[in-house]
Amino acid sequence: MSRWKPDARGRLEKAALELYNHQGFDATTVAEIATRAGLTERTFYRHFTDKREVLFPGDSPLADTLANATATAPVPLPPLEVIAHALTEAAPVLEERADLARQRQTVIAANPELQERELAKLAALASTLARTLRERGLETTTAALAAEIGIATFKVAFERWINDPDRHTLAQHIRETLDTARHLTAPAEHVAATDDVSFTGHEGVA
Amino acid sequence: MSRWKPDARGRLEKAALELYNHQGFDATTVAEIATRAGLTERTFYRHFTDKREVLFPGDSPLADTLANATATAPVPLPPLEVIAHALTEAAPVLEERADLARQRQTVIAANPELQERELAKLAALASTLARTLRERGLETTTAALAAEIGIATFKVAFERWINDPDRHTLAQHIRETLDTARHLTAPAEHVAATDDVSFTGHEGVA
DNA sequence: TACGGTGATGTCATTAACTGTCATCACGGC
DNA sequence: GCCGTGATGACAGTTAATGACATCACCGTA
Repeated sequence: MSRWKPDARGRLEKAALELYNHQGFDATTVAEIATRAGLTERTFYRHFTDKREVLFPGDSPLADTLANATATAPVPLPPLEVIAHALTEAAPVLEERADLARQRQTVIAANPELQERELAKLAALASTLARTLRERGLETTTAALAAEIGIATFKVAFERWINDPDRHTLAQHIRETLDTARHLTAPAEHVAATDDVSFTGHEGVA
Repeated sequence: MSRWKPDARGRLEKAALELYNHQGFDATTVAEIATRAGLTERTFYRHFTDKREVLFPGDSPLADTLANATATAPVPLPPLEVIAHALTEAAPVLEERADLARQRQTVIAANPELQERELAKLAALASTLARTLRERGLETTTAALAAEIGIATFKVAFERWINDPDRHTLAQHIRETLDTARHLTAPAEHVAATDDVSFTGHEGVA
């Protein structure tokens, strides 16, 4: 038999998620996680730089899919539509692991430190997206802005999805949020006509 | 004479910024900061929850200005224009403290933990903005997205400003970045004509 | 078959970020 | 002149994070 039980990293991730869920992030100790995974605290730190990092898979299929879809979108497409394409392709990746996603999100929502880390991850994603857009020929500022708006759209859509009592698809929420984004950034001429009607945006899950 | 030297908090902020600048964030100890400010480590933690928080003033004139300007913008205005109005009003607040801002940004740029905290602060700002927009009558998703887009615009404009060798105004960069945002959805026609030319967005400091 | 290198893990020690608790003592009101 | 209050100091304790060294199954190779 082999010297060590396999998939130490996976065991640590599992143990951490469970403990964070049961006792909260603050109340659980790295040593605890390690012990539950049959390992040592020191070994935990060989797999994750952080007590937080254990919730954020280094191998992120979401990031890969997004980057790929962005790179391969048809070229003569306005930036926001490239983003739309990428987000739409990426949605199923999360749908597959819906309950894991919800569980993670519950833990994260309960702790500011974890929220910070999540924001950092999303920012890194935006950064990657921006680079890809530049490689597609977009000017720096345009690329950065489009990427940020893409991530913003994702954030909003994701949150709607997680809290949606009707359990609509993430893809569905992304479509709708993108639509809102399209109208927000649309040239102002459209609105000049509406004088007494305040702008209320676009509503509802179709 | 009074028992304690005045403005303990201010002294701590100053000492911290100096030390973070000279030796880096990681290499400076809270005890060091406190000593340089003529205080105790324990007292540092009575003024700031964190070693990082000392760089992020609780009393943020930027946040106040943004929220105010958002609340008081003329009502029949499309969301993005409300944001434009708010950002434009807020710009001078930072211009006044340009070198402090640059100094802070240098420190933050050198440390991931500080970048995380900054993202958290911006996210909080977005959250406030969104609430204000909702109070103006915007639907939840529209408000959230508009707020995120506003903050994204600010981030991009701010970064351009900090790194601008020509030292143009922050307000100027905000105007241009907003313009880029307005054109992100550029209808396909714009691009359809250009067949071999990739979409390059909008350029340059006018 | 023996042997040496490798990689994942364990053990131990250390630093410093944070927190709880109690003591101090000028200041201001009464 | 006494008393509560608030900002600070003193001290002890927890634990996150890191560096240094030891262990030892496994694997290729002579």
